[in-house]
Amino acid sequence: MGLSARKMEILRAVVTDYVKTAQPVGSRTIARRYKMGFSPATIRNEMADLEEMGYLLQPHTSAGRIPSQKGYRYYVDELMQEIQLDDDEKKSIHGIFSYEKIREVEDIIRQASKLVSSLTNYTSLILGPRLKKSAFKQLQIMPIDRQRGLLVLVADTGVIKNKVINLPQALSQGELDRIVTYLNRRLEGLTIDRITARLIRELRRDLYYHINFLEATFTLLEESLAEDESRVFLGGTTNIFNQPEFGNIEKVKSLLMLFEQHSLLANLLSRPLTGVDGITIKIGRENILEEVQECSLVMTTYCLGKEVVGTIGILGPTRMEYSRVVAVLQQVVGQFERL
Amino acid sequence: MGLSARKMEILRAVVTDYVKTAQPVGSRTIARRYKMGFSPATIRNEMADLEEMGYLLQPHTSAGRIPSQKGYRYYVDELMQEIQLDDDEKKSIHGIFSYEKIREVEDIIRQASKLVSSLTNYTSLILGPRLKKSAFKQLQIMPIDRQRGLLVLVADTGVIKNKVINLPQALSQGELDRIVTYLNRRLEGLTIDRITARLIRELRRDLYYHINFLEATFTLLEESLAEDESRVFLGGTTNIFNQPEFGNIEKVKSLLMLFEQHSLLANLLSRPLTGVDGITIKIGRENILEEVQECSLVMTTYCLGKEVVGTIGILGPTRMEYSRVVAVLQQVVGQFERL
DNA sequence: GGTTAGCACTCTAGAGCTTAGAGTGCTAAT
DNA sequence: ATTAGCACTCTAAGCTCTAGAGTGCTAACC
Repeated sequence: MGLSARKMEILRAVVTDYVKTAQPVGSRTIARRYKMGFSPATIRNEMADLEEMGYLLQPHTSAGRIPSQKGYRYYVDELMQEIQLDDDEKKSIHGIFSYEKIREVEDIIRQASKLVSSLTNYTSLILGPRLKKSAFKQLQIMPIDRQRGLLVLVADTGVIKNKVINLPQALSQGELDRIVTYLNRRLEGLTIDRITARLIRELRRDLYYHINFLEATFTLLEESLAEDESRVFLGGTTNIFNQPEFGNIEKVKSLLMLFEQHSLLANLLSRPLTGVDGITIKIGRENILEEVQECSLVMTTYCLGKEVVGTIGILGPTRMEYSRVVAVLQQVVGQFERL
Repeated sequence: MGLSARKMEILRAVVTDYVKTAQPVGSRTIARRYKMGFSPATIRNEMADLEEMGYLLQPHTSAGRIPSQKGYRYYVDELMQEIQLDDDEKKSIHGIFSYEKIREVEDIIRQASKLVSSLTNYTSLILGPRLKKSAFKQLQIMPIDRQRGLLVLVADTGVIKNKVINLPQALSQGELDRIVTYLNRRLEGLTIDRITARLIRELRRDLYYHINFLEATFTLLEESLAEDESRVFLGGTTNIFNQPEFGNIEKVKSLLMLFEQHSLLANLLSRPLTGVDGITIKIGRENILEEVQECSLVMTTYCLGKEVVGTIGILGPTRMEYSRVVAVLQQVVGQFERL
């Protein structure tokens, strides 16, 4: 779309100013504040053109302009300038990945979601880390008391998952050990999402004596994997309150209620991702969920080892500081890769 | 406080009606809706008395009356009638305690918090289950890989807590086993909050060779116990949106932000409890936290085994269905006791 | 003496009106 | 092509007005 250089500059100015002030931007403001060497009248003409082309909107006749969804899209694709985070911000991100503190991947993610939301003032959504995508490393069952054991699953990505399961009364420690050894041998190196079908088949053949116990265990494992799929970490859910466009209580309500439906959020985040630098930006109605059609979602995948195990996203109003959000995401994802 | 029977009836009617409608109640409404055999004029006189005595308030001259904090207090202490939950509701509560589903206490609590909030339409806050109050049963360390192990702590109340810890490279499996065995022997039967000081002393003496590793482990344990203290499960946090008194976005905001500060909530719930049937009701400004001074908190402790391990509370507007909330709480706590 | 009908009075919520101010689009001059 | 000037438009905010709900008081009633 061949926008003239001047139109591009004006569009950029409108977006920049509107993002900052949340007020419709008038020709006067642009002329004064962005010193582009033209009179307001000239800018008015250009803005009228931009409106006709669909990049700008006028809330009402005598108001200034605001970017349309198409306008934001153009801005994000063509006009946005890369920005650098300042050193403190970078440091705070690096801090949560520092070696001494690392125990569990989940802890990092929990912290990352907090940090990202506080750095951006939007809401962070992190999906994963998903076991399914990683390879099986080992499985252990630790007896807790007569009826229960703790099933621990370790993936090669370092993700650890554990769950209490019921053990059959009759099972001796020796038998348990044999089963565990057997399972470990059989499952080694498989990606977790392959295990389901395969395990059951093999179990039937080789371990039919303990089959009830194992199937129960397995059902549990499946459940816990399914849960795993929609595991979403949220940060800064109350940040929307700071956005003037969410002064309306109904809007806030619908968003906050959405935040409780993790399966919907997981779905939102698990859409296939394609985009420059691996970053996907969904603006307004580009999102399918009605609740976020006045929002934008900036997201990207993150890796543990070489495997993509999840998505990290930032949700804010369409009037969002896209460049800053992108910078934060890149910084965080970069750190994940270094793990 | 000698309120005449008639005044009591009228006060009860005002509370009942106001709880239902959220509108100030007029003399006319009471006469008509609660058929008490007096004319509005009589009721007006009584209401004027009740206002003077501090049980009722008038938002403005030509409005009806609403209960004052003192009015609610009197209602709760003297006028409230016990109600029965219907069978479906009882069943749904019993359901989450049914034997087959039980794996971990935490799961039950998570479910309970959801259920309680959906049954009452208020927000549920559950503190615990706290390890500290229960006795140590066993401890195990399961190696995960060369550097890490999973520390599992089991309490006699059935609460299980686990955490990934770093293991020193030099530690052999045999040594680890010996240490674990030793620890188990020494700690058996102690309540968990006694372990801290004692363990360190004894370790110093007997295990000085591995002391670094153990102290690290122990620090971790302490951290995780501290965390444990302010472990709060929330349910139905968006239910406030349904309350007309929270139409104001600022109020909603401050409450929701409070909900993110678990240590404050823990503090709110861990106040000493005394009250009829073990149920404590804090009305409006009886709560210390400013954010909940337009709210009431109904709470009670729950037990696992014989030990009190936590608190379960329901937070709603002062204009709350107290009798229903009390009934739900009693039902839930009763089930905990049966565990 | 307690109860009640009647009535003047009070107060709020909401509707309708008015106006200042911001910003536009058009025209004509540069 | 750009710009100054100006009439025009529209909103947000303040204002007034009014209907309606509910009161408190007085005087009559049982």
